[in-house]
Amino acid sequence: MLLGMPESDYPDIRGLHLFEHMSDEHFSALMRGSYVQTFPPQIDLISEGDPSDFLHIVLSGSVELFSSWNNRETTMATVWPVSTFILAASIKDAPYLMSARTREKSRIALIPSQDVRGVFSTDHDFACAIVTELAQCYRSVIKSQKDNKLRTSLERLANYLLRQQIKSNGAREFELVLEKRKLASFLGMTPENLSRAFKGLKAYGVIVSGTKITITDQADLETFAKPTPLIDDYAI
Amino acid sequence: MLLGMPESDYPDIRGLHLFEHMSDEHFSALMRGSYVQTFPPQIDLISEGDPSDFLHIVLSGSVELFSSWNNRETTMATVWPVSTFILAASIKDAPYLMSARTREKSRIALIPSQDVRGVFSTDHDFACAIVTELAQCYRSVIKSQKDNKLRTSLERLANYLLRQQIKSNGAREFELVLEKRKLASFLGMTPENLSRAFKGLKAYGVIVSGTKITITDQADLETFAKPTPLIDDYAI
DNA sequence: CGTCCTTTTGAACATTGTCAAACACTGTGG
DNA sequence: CCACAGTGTTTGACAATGTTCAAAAGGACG
Repeated sequence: MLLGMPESDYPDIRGLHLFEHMSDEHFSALMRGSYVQTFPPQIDLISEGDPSDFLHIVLSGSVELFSSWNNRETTMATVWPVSTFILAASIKDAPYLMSARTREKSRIALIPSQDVRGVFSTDHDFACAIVTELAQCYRSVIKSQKDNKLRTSLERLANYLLRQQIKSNGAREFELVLEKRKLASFLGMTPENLSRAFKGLKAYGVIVSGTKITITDQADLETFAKPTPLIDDYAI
Repeated sequence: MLLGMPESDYPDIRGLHLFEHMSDEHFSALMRGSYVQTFPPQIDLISEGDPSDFLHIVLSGSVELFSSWNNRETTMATVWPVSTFILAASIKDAPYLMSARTREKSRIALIPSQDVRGVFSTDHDFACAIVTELAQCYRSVIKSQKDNKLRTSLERLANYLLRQQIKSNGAREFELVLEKRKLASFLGMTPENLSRAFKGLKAYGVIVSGTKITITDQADLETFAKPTPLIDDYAI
């Protein structure tokens, strides 16, 4: 563990909306107390309930956010480069509500939460950026909540596939980025149920072969899935 | 509709964390463009998808936030005085993700979103307050998400009752504040299922009579419900 | 080619949702 | 004051959905 962020990582982090408009001085101050570490796959980075010592940034690899209760576990989200996670806990100086583990070998930047709060309280641009980021996060969870409460598992899967397809530039054929067992958990079902849901979507022109998805009848799937920007758009 | 907020409403609004620390000047500027209106019960205040013209504040009465998709509807939250709602949409200048209707006769303050964004971009204290508020909102939804994904409907109801009990000063006996059909929707089940869930909690010392709940065996219910601050605490 | 892990399949089971009807509560108007 | 309509809640029977458990099939990797 080397204190002080390597300058080579600055551009990636600086490019995030969160840090884009803050002064060089404040940015450097944040970076000074930070460090970067490479973790192997399946390493627990944080545990829910722990005090939020660091704001985390995924520089490479990917991270699973999950939660547990009463011996059950559920996947809440997956974080891809370059983005932060557990911003809300860092800001509020409150315990993490989710745990995080690496999905693969990953480079993670760690910025002391105290420094984040310090700069936040003096740098107006940074505060504004945090507002935008948090508002975005909030709206994402609300959409996810609507997805879960208003749709059946088959409908959730259908819409998930359509969203993934868009991320894959709308190609007829694309790869699942999540392990199926994790995807099941993310969508709020069991792996067995997911497997059957994939079968159920065959009727709407979805072909599954390993991690490869082919949508043979776009219109048919969309008619069934009924995607809406108010649940499925990442942008707004 | 009278433009300009009546001064008699200032203290209530000023007392919110959101507006507590901002300058008098900025607060007055916000209030100048705002107005207060009293609505009858069951009036739609906003519809999801609409542009977010106003930040809303419930001064009296109460408001239901709900969402719809494909002819289904679900209750997302209930807002009590004095609090704001749809802050994230106002800030991001993005469409509402939820609809809102009065549950009863309610006094609502409306602050033009544009003014909120204007003051937000110049008043650092206000920006900080918004960050705190949004972080709080975000964490609440995450908790709700965990509640939904990690617990069965019986467990959700049990924990909901324990939370309500705390809000009622921990009394053995307290009143439900929501109509049962809305409570069912909020907890992600049908009214019929809720009715049976109440019966199911009789085994853990819960007696239901109309809207009156009596918890006869606190320890037993808690052993079953297993509440945790990471899901059930409003504070953190 | 085995071994380990994930995924799939099948069957039994549990939970939840749907529909219809009965019941309870509230407020209205005779 | 009572009958009555209207709404919300409860109950019962049933259907649909989702879970569990066990076992087979498929893939990845040494």
